[in-house]
Amino acid sequence: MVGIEEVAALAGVSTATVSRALRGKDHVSAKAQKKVEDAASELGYVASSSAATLATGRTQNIGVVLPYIDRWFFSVILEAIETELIDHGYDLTLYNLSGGEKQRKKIFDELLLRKRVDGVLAIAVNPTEAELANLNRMHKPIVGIGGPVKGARSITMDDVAAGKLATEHLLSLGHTRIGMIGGLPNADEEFGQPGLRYYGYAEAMKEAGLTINENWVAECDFTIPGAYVVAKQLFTDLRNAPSAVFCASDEMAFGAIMAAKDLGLEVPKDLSVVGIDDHNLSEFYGLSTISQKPAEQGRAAVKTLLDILALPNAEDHDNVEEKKEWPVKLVVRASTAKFAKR
Amino acid sequence: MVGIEEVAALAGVSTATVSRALRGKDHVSAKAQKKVEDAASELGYVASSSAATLATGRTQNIGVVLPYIDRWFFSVILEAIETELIDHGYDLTLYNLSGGEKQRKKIFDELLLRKRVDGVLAIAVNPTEAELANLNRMHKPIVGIGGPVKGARSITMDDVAAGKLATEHLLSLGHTRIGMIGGLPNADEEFGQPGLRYYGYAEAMKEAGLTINENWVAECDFTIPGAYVVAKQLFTDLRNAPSAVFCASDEMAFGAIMAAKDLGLEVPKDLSVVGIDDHNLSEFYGLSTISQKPAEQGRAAVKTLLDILALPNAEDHDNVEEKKEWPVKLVVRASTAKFAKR
DNA sequence: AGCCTTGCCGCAAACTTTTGCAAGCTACAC
DNA sequence: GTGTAGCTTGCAAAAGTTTGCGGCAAGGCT
Repeated sequence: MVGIEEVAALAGVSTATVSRALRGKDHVSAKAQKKVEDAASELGYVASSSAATLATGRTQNIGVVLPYIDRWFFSVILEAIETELIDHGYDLTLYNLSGGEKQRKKIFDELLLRKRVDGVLAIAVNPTEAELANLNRMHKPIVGIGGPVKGARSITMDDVAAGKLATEHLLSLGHTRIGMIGGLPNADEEFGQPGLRYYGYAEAMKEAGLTINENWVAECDFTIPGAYVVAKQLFTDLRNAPSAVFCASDEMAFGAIMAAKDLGLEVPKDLSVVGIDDHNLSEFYGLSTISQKPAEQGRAAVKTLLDILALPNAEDHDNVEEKKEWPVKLVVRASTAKFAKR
Repeated sequence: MVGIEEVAALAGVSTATVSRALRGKDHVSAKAQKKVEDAASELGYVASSSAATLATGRTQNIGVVLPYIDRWFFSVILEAIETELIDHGYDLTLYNLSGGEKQRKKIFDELLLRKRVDGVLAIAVNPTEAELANLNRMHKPIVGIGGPVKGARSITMDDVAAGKLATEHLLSLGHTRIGMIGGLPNADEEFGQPGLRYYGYAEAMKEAGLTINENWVAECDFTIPGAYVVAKQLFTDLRNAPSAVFCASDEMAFGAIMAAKDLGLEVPKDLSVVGIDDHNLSEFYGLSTISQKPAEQGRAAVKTLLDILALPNAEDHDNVEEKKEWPVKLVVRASTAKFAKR
């Protein structure tokens, strides 16, 4: 196995010069530079990252923690983060929390601390105080996305505002009989936060002077089939059905649209539907929605984390609470229309 | 930062004993074991994986290379692999090939070789001979999934057989006017292989003594919207439309079903649809399909790779071609029915 | 009692790179 | 010609763990 010494020998310089030349950090004469590069490529030399880590204390590697991979929001964000990190010369080590409490403990107490990562990106994961204290002790910064992280920096959209914006869109179209699917106060625990989108919905309704009909609010698991079932129930009794429905995610909105179709209802003539996400299929479904651009959120989070890591002294890496609100935007498509009496 | 020496000092033993005690590999007296464990937990000690790697030459880390994350097959397989690896004490470093040739070169020529991974899992990625030679030189085994890898071990379903099985299902129901969407010989280059599923379709048709109507075969990009557009065209002229269609992926089948519905066709009365994958929404859509269980494939690949790594001498890690065929199974649901004259 | 076996433990080398410090060299100015 | 500034380079220490080898103690056997 070829090491830095072989390269140095072949190039006729010291290992110190090889190290400097290959990383282009320090000044090396053009002649030495070339000799080293030639020798390295001739031998097919690649530096050992573990030795480099040992010497520098930096891994050039970021740990990403998330609860699911097989869901739109998560896979989109993960893909964006990966590309951004590679561009900046970092690797990405993946930690999936789907394995339950035991696995979570192992990840936070051992893996993330094993000096294998320089920092952590937490997607829709809320570390406990103890977990955060551990990270702080090791001066490992953490940045959250997809939900605020208590006691650390995070980039996340304002879920209440998003819910409110979606509902206000329906209100502005003249709807008053507005239902909601998903995101009840304790329905989206998966995000480690209460049903913030529901609060936005409730707030908008209240400000419009409307009361919420409990029968038009349905808990749901954020999946298409789940929403389909719930929606079908909601629309079966047509006279008592809402004229518009706000779904806490686009996938649930797809389910609702399919349910409506199967019941013979036309969207948006008979029913307006609005979601949250701007899923990549939303355009296809013609869904009006609140766009949250997870890929951009992911890239912004990477940038934030890398900026922290670029600070000279480790103490500055310590986690401080700082919440960056991600802007949300209403995207109007074909699934919402003015209220018309049936 | 607390290292192994501090632990040794507090426990009153040598660093060698600490190392042995904490990894439970060698025999350590019960008394020493306890002293070390107590000291370690009191100091909150976690070993530096880079130092361990340097000393042992093993990283306890696997590199996973894939072209997409945001697609059903890939995200499901990735999630399964991650969980399986963690269970076996391995970390997972992710390399996404979406960044083009330049990034691919960087990944194969540098990152995978930087002694940061013990082995590689390639999902629907076919390394070039040079890339493979590099890995061999470093004695890094690679196992492929989702498409055979030339010159290395791989676990993959037989795409030709799957296409044939799906088509034969339609034939057995009495259909003769059978179309196909997606997977033409050069359509799924993304998988680094020609349109094997098409060949299966063609083979089944030929064996049944039927000729393929070119107008009923449509290229498609494996997405729902793509298939929707293509399918709508296919079914518009009802008299000349096929009575059944084989889609090379379930997502395309979903698109085809939606298109049919929007044209007023009933599935399966007016049109039978069969896919490949057994996507997690297939049950919801009632889609008949060929099941390929990517999660299980992923776990099997991990097992294969770890078995190789467990071999004592590095030469045995070298890549040898060995293709394990993954069994496929027909799952009949509600989207296919006996042919009935319109 | 002496010897041998067995089990446990410590010493120190090894793994490979980075980097502070000091020395060497070149070129230029006086 | 000599001094100096400034760039380039090499030496050697340092990073933190694992592990082969040898030593040592305890206990069993003759």
